Amino acid sequence: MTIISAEVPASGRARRASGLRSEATILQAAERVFAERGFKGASMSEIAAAAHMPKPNLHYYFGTKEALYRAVLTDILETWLGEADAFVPDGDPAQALGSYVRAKMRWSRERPHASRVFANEVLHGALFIGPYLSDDLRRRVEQKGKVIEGWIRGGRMARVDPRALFFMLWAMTQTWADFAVQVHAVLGVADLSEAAYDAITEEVVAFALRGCGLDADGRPPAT
Amino acid sequence: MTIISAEVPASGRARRASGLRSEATILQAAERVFAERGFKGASMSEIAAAAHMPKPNLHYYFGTKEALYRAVLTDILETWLGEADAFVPDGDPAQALGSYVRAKMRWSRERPHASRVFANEVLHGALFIGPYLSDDLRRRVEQKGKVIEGWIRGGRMARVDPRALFFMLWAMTQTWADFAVQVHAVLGVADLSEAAYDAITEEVVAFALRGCGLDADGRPPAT
DNA sequence: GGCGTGTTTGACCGAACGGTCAATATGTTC
DNA sequence: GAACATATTGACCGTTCGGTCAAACACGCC
Repeated sequence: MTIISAEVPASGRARRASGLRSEATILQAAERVFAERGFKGASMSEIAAAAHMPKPNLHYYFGTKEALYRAVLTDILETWLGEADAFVPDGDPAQALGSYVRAKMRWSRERPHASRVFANEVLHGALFIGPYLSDDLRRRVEQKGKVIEGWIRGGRMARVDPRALFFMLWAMTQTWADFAVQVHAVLGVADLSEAAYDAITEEVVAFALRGCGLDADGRPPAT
Repeated sequence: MTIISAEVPASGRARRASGLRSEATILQAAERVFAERGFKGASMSEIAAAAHMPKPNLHYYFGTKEALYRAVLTDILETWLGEADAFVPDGDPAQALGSYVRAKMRWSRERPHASRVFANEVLHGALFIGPYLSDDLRRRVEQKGKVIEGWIRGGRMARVDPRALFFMLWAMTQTWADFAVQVHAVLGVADLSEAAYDAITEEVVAFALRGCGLDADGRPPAT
């Protein structure tokens, strides 16, 4: 994650416990507000209010609004990659793809704000994380894509373009966080219970596995 | 679409040709700028510049920024619904789902700005189109969902929750417009050629059909 | 060719926002 | 407990932005 430069203030400073706590509080509040309003739509005052502290504190810890936004993005990308590594090449395809999809679904459930900030950033041109996308993420996709191509050559799953597959999996899993409002509106509910979300997760897993030409039990395709 | 109230100026006015032209130009420019910057991020000055006219013109035709935004959304929703009706219940499931997915993919290709404005709106809480989502869209999904349930009961496709299916199909098709920057970055290209996009379209169609337990030729599932 | 309505334009206003500063409070270290 | 660095705060500043206004322009009809 070295691509995203911006970091917390001077690293060599003797931080105090309250300072670290304040910083974490600000980051959390900022993630929520950026998710709800977008970068431009979010105001430093609103973030400050959400963090229960006066505005200059934010500038004290992060300097500028842009730096704060970068810090939020860095934080998000780190966990995003963590989940991304749920994709383990050993075992059969159904196993690997299934747990990958489940990990992504869990991430959408547990960090919906993070997902929305990320979506908003990409939607508006990825001005800040562009380099990361075309370097780090690209390498990872290429790498995992090779594994999938191996499975396809071995007749262990249907012929699917690996890159296209990843885009579809990301879309199918992140939509539950990013477009939650639409989901709730169409389903006519105010929120999704844990049980309902788990059921949806299994729907997505089953759909994705079938899409790859695999049953839930991981039987290879007829083709 | 009566839910979205805002409309062009006084209806009873004797419009002139140049006026209608200006209005259309503004709408088009606004769609692009709103897509790139979001609602808050877009400034009336930038839209005016994009439309090659001074700022007061926008207020003359649409009153406020919010009204202009509503007009853009209304325009988008109309075409979105048009494509949505590509889902025809006659014929076999593979035929219906296939052309639905193709229509959605075509929409993402031809009106990427519209897709992004829509995505941004939902992402940030659907403050303007919320009522539309829970009324009009909800009814449509329920309706088409019944058709799908019929197919499932008839053993003509795999058991998939119809609502979940629609969310996944929307996600899988709109991601190519909304996250185009990510797609380009990961693929390492500046743009997708028509041919490349057509190939992706077929990947998505095949994946979706298999996900529903259908081959490309529409053979019903073994289950 | 003049008159009225639709249209275009530059100059201007108040509010909101990002950011700064100087002053104060709080810990930590010796 | 004195001295110093960290942390917190209220008041303030310049800029940007949405919106307005009054004046000018252009088209169509008699």
